Amino acid sequence: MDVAKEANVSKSTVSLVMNNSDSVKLETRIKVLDAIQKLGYVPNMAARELTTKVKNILGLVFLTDNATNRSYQFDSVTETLLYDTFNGISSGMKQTDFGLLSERFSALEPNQELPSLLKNNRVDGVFIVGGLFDDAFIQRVQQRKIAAVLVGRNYPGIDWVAPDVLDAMYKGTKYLLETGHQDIVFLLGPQTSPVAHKKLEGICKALDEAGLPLRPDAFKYCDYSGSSGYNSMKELWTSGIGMDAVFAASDGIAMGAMRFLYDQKVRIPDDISIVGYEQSVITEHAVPALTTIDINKERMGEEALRILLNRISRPKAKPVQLMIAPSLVIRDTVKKRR
Amino acid sequence: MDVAKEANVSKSTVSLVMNNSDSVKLETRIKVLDAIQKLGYVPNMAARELTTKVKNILGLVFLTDNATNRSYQFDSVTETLLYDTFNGISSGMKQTDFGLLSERFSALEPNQELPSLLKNNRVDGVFIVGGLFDDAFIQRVQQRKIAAVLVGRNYPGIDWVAPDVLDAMYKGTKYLLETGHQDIVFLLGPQTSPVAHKKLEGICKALDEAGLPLRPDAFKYCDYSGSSGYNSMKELWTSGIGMDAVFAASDGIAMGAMRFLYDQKVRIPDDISIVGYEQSVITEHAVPALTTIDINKERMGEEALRILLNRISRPKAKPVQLMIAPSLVIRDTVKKRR
DNA sequence: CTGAAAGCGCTTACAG
DNA sequence: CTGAAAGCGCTTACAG
Repeated sequence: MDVAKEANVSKSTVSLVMNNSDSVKLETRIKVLDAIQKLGYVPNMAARELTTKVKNILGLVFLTDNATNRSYQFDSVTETLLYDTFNGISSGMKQTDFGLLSERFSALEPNQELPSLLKNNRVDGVFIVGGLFDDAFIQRVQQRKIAAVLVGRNYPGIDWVAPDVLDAMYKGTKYLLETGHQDIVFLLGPQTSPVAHKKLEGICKALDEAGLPLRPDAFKYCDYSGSSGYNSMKELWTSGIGMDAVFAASDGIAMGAMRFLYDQKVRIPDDISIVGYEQSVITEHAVPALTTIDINKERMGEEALRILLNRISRPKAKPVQLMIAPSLVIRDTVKKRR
Repeated sequence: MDVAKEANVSKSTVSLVMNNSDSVKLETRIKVLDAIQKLGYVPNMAARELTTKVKNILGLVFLTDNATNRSYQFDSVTETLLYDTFNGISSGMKQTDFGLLSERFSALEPNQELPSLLKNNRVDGVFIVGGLFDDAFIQRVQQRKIAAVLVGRNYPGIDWVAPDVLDAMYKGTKYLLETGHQDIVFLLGPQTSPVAHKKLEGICKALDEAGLPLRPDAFKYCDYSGSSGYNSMKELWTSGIGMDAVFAASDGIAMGAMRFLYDQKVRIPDDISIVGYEQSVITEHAVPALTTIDINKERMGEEALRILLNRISRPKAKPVQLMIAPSLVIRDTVKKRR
């Protein structure tokens, strides 16, 4: 270690200085710091890790159904959730000296695999982003005994941060009701979603409060893609059900619905209002700009970071489960009808 | 090392097996493999790195002008370039056993800093994504003597992969010309962009071939945000210049222009055609769907990976510089006028 | 307050 | 074909 020589001390002392030990005389400390500066010394992470066992790296696993998504396809699910969460986590990590190692992974194939950053033990803890996993996957993760936090979906017995889906659907429905809509139709996500019933609950709560029933033909399940939104809207439209507003379970679905209505020469919001869900990059750029429910993805990312860091320092603390309140973002696709 | 004990060999032999050395008897090899399997042995990366000096980690630096962008703001530049490139690189890396460490970084502040993944020597090589850097930054990177490839912008003396901007503008202009447009206006990016003149060149080339001049009032410089596109479109429109088509230098600008025209009750594409640039997630979801120039970001990512891996194995090879051909994606915002 | 020594878990010549 | 030994560059008790 050249620094030790330069400063005329032992490498133990240099190490002590690097780790901000207060058992080093100020004078010595300065001498060492100067030498470090002068030589541009950068400690070897691998050596440090080998002795301390801490890697100072966090992992981020993107759960997808396909390892190489092209997120701009109209018939694919937009992955803005992943991207924005990633941003929230990244920016929070600026304050720390952790690095972020990321990987896309499909957890639904029936293999016994783990994401390679877990398999190879490359990280101190991991964010698992997205809802596309099954019980077996979570069990495999937990067997690794590694600090992990789920982002975007809840699950018993493990740390997670997720949007309050019930409240989100409640707020959107309520807003449409308050702006004077009577005949709302709902384009929900997949029926198999673990939160499908939460969505319905939120909708019913708002409807109830307004003394309105949930019309049995007024909702459709579909996947989160634009084309799925388009087709579901078409079915609803052709069914002849009355409607003055559409509430979609994703911005992608909402855009699909908007396109169908545009094709039918229906004017938005004059003839029909639309509310989306997520607050993705699409909403601001849509014409007219899409009113949506913001599920606060950056915030989720930041909270997830905080939770994961806590978990790493106290592995045995009991699981933290955090529901993030959504908020309504009013743009141009809802018209006051009274 | 428990595996060594389990298999009744030395740890040297285990190491040899792990590294696929062919100087191990098949019988021994199998014995060791069994032990590894049985014990679920995972080699310690830090120890390996400490002796071999290879980290098996690549870095990805996102060059931004703000460390924590919220990419869905109408008045901020969309960062889909970064995201899609990231996807291209990630998916390519599935085939390798490299990990990907990423970081946002603003290289324009006049500090003498490097991204922390470089500063801390955490990676074997690095992708530098985006054009927001100056000479000083590149010099600092090169002083580190680390394998690096620029993605999205060219620069002398270093590996890069970037879109062929001239050809992109040429193709877009030519397409508008061929579909019978006479009075195209251009919403260019920032005038300070290193490729600003390339864009003009591409436009002029197409115009020339059609025997048309570039009208001096027919183009405007603006930044890549939606609101900037909106405002520039407004200025052009108010100037009273004749136009039957708009060619925008980003999808965000194009969406801004579309919104202005929508506000003016101008119909797209019936009254005015629009072509964007980038092929971002917005284009497919826009209503009507935006015709655009695809700069093949995933492809850029894949090529960048290939180039970086080569650079790592042969550090002294001469710089590789690769221009990616753009392609036209025809959707619904251009109308044939003859 | 500081130094010498051991040890983290690998790989790599080098013997045999 | 296989094993013993050295060494990678740190940190951490432990002496002094």
